[in-house]
Amino acid sequence: MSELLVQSQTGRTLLGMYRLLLDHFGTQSWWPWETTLEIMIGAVLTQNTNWANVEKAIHNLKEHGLLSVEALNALSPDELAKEIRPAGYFNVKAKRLKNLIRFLFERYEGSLTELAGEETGNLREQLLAVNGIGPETADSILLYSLGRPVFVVDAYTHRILLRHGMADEQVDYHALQGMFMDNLPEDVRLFNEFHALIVRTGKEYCKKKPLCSDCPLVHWDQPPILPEY
DNA sequence: CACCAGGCAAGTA
DNA sequence: TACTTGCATGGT
Repeated sequence: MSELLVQSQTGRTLLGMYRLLLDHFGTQSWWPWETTLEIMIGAVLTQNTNWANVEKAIHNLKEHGLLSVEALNALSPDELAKEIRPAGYFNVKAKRLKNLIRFLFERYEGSLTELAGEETGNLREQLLAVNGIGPETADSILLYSLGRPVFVVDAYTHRILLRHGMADEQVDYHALQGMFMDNLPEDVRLFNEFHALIVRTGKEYCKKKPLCSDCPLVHWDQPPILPEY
């Protein structure tokens, strides 16, 4: 792979960042779910929520045999809310999941195979039109559930680039996503692993209050740029 | 006890 | 358009 520059002035590259993270943490292999549907559900449940809580909610659905589009379609929002309680925001998320399932039936006859036949750009727009599915959830579904080469941006992505002076406070989702997608090879496995590594370092090092210490990215900047370092 | 977690939409001015 | 607020459980 060639060295792809993001900011030629400093020589920092996103692949350089990826290598530092990979060397530090090793591969994350972030496909913890078994089915396409499970990943889609997980993408909604994990909105602003710790993953451990999402696993409990998914476990409940599995235990009660509700992890199918037919079962979820038949379930009332209140019944669904009881199942996903541990994931937090359960009333809102129950509605959002029902919206997603309804979309699946209205547009694709409830078939994930039919859904998977749709072109990525069209699919992204359709997902975004579902109430409760924003850019990150849509992209998580596209990348992790449907294996499309779409880079997922999250709060950590923004925070890390902010700390390194590579983005400002106001930059929007699309612009951040473009930084990665315009400067990296279009590779599902890379996008998957890179995003997972960003979340990992965000959790362990790039927190809100305590400033990063011994962050794997300390040497990413040629000279450290911000006073935080 | 306080703070946070792999957001999003609706409400307000 | 640009902020602010509600949503809620469970771990540290």
